[in-house]
Amino acid sequence: MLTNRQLLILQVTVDDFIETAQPVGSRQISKKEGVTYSPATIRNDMADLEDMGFLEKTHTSSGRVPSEKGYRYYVDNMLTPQRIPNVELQQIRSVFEERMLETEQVIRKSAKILSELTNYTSILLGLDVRKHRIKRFSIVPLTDDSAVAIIVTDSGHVENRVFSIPENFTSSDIEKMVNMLNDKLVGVHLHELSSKLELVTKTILQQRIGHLENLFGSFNKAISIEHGHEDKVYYGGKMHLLNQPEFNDVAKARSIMYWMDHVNQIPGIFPLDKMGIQIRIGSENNHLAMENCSVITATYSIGEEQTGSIAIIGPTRMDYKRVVSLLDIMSGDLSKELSKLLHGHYE
Amino acid sequence: MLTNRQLLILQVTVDDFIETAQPVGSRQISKKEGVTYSPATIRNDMADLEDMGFLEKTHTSSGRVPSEKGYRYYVDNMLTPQRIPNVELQQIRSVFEERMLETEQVIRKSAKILSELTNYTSILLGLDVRKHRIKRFSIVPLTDDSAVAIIVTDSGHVENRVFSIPENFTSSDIEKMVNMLNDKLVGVHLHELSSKLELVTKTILQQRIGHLENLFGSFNKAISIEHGHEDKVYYGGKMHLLNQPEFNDVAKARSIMYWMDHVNQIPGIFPLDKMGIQIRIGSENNHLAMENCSVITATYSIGEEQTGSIAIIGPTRMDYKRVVSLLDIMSGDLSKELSKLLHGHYE
DNA sequence: TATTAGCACTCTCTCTTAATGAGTGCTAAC
DNA sequence: GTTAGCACTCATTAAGAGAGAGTGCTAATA
Repeated sequence: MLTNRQLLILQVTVDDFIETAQPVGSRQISKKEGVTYSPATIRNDMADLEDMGFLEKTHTSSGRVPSEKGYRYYVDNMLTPQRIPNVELQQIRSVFEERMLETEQVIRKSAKILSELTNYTSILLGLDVRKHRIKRFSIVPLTDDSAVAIIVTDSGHVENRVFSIPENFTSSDIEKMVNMLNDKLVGVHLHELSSKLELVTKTILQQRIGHLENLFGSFNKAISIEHGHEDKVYYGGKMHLLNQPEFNDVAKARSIMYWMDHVNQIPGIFPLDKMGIQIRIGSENNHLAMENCSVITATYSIGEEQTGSIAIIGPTRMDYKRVVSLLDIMSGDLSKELSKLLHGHYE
Repeated sequence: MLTNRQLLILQVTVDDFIETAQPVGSRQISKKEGVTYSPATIRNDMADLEDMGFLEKTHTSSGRVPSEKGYRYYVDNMLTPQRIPNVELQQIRSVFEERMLETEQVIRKSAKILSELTNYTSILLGLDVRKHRIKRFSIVPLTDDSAVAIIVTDSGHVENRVFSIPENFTSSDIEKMVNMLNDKLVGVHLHELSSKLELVTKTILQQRIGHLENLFGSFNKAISIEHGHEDKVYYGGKMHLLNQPEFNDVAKARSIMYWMDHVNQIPGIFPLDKMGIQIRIGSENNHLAMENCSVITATYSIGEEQTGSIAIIGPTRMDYKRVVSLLDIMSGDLSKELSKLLHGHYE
């Protein structure tokens, strides 16, 4: 168990290191406001904190630096939410002020402002399109043997794919198909589309219109290709990370950039199932490149099904207080605004 | 005028520096295959080449490094096209082998393979959507006061925008509008859409259906927003540049990354008007961040109007021979493949 | 008993110095 | 015209010295 003084010293050490990026010495702490102990006393406590694994030394006679365990303790127990100045609240609200009509725009702009306010890198995961419901099908022929299929969802999102038309199909066949699609499949989730489509195809076989089978097959092939289906990822301030002193090494910078570019392919980065704010410190990210990084994620949601995710990536030495507060505000606002956008009212 | 020996020495110097990234000394050159002169002789010629501005020294007693003028001369006069090994040709061709139906896919994959083959960064500028012709309009209502407008072009590209529906318009009004749009505006170029639309709106006023004016206005506002209209840019191997020894400095790396992210907003980077291969060396790029970079661009085209652009960004010390050959092959193949895709046949 | 002052010790950082070696420029010989 | 020889320059590396920041331990103090 930590004494009060040890708690104070741990907190001051972490705060100071977050601010200066330099190892913190006992003398430096003793001069802080609110600290009344002499350097020697502080040294004793710091040695204890080191024994307990909360602090580390970079070398024998250096000041202390928080360990991962130290950050973890700090984050779990000492994170008093920070008041965000009005000017900045204003900035966030301004994202939603001008009336934008498309979710993509809103998300993109949110990513930008978040990275600007934090000076770290922001990653926003768009709403999972697969959970949107189909509103309308439409097919536009392009050449003799190809056409573009268009699927509009209830969120206003538009998916489109070119597919090839087998020989001997006329435009009236295609019209028939579109009608059937709109008849049978409006309202289903995008991710169910492929399986439901097969059901429909089976029904076709049982009816007179069995010759449409090929057409449906080609269509199904086109929409099953995953290429556009993966979740959309929006970045803000990718370069901000390079400003941090811990990434002055090009090799490190490169591996982090690489990690970021593939973040949506790594499972478990965005915990969409857990609501609220999650903090992952250093090695908790389970990736070598992220050793010196922390990731803070928050979720936003519309209704009960649709959830998206916001993340901020910074050095482990990042300003947790501030980032958590900002993410909290942002995710709330985003939920509200998108609900309004998609359902025409606040939920 | 340069003597033959000077030409030889310049060429060997540039080639060697491209390969090793180290200043080239006279002794090193004398040991090269095809060089029969002693280091002293070579030193004399190198001094002359330096006087003429083709070579530079990094310090008094260092070997020589090509100057921008040296690279320029090399590129203009000594660039014998390199034979690309069959294995690599095969790799390029493989992009087009599996039958892909969408231009975006083809371009994306081309960018990837190009960066892999060169180990530099590739940038592909997609076809200018604004030159595509409109094939079909369609409007899908979302909520009471919003709808998504969809425009399909002859290339299979789909543009979509959400727009708000003023009060008191019924779905039959919208149907009327769609019919009129399809009636009057199919076949026009996307970039003419806005101006032609105004003409149509004027005609409306002169007819009974004047009450549709507001609806057209709202629609026009939505499609005039430029946000999706800017040319699409596809990157390949963004991180490759960081592997080059000249960018070991994080500050340099950052400014180049920044430049790349904004490259489509800088006019004149992609000379779409000039066909063929263009090489811009160092300061010829007119940007401080690109001092140490060269950009090689090639154009590809479909028919006579539609042109896109391919670029490779590398250090000034890049392997010009190889890159030029690769770009030449790639741009040709891309033109062929996309023509087939969009017009159903080779041009 | 908890806190603090004092002091020796450790380790990094920076600056200096010296040695090494790659490469040049010049001059004289071939 | 070409080359060998040699003095000279400058980057790079290693080693050493001094300064400074910070620690750990012990003994004194409240």
